[in-house]
Amino acid sequence: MTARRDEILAAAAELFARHGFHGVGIDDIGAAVGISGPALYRHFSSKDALLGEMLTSISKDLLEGGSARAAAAETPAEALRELVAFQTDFALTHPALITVHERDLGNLRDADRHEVRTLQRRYVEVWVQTIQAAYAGVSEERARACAHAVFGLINSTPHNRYLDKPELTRLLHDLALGALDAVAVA
Amino acid sequence: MTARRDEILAAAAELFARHGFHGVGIDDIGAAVGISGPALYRHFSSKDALLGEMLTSISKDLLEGGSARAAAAETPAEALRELVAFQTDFALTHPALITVHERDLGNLRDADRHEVRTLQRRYVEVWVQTIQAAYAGVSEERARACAHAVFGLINSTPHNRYLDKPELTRLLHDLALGALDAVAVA
DNA sequence: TGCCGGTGTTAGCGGTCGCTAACACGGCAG
DNA sequence: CTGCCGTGTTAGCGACCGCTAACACCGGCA
Repeated sequence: MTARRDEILAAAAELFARHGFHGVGIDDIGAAVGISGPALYRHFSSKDALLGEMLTSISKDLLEGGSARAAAAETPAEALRELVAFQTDFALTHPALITVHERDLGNLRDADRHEVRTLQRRYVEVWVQTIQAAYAGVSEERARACAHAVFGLINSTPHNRYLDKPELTRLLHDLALGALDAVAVA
Repeated sequence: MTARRDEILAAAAELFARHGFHGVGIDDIGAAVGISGPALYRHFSSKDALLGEMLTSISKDLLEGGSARAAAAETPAEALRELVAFQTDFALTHPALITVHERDLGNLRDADRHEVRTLQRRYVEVWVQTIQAAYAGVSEERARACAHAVFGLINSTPHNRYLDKPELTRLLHDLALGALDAVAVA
């Protein structure tokens, strides 16, 4: 049953986001889905493998979704708006995954970390190329730094619970595009 | 000797930033400063106390520094630029502390966490009031959301190692102020 | 000189953690 | 009906971790 796996992954993401990978025990994860401790090993080969699957799957989703949205746009400016909208929507929909994604990357096994890093790099590359296409004359390094800064801005969502979802979506959208516009001018 | 304490705090910050609080052992921290394991207890009463001191001290530094810089400015717009510059400089100077600050807050003892949260709230309040003074008509909730988003933008520094320090400082400055300007217009 | 406080060492305790072993039980196929 | 596979249980092992105990060394001071 794949539903159980997904349920476990979701529960584990919440716990990892709150206490960190090493701060959560096998028994905690089991209890969160109503089973107890070692039953998890019927679905995942190890705790490390669970984290690995969580992070590779979210990295794939980001890369695929971002690539698709950017490719479907008709102008570079529109592509950039689409990327911002996509990242914002993703961060608002999966705040726990976003948190774990940037926090516990260092706790992955070497093979998993390498794969996640590669996927991340490719996702950033989509942003870099879109930024350079939208704003002529921006160096690759600058575009990359801008991309990381905008990720930070949008991924602040988990700490941002003062506005409701549509308002926050709109606000992050405006902030992100405003930041990028300001740099293009300079 | 207080120099040893500071040395330990700095080494522990680097380790916590890389592996998370629970991913670092007492022996690891000791080894990083050339002593071994339990000698730490000559300087700190517990591992929890070490983290507590680390996070309360950084929270105090942020609050005091930010308040001073904002108060010394002559106009709200200048105060906001000062806050952005201060946060940028802090994040670039102490990337490990920034990382631990937002990642391991949940691993503090209740009393420490309460104190850190209070200091953080007051620091955010400085930003909120400055934003509202600089841009008339922005609601408190919106200003707070903007502040958190700008923190995320600036604190992306640890993932941002493609530009040298002065360039990155300038870039983050422009991005942050551009983001805020865009929201004021809307 | 002799003591003493500050700082370091190693040995080891109690608890926790990831994981395995051994077993139980229900649903479905032959 | 029987046997098996998927999924759950509890008991417990071995390793690790935070921390304490007991002891050692050194520098300054009566």
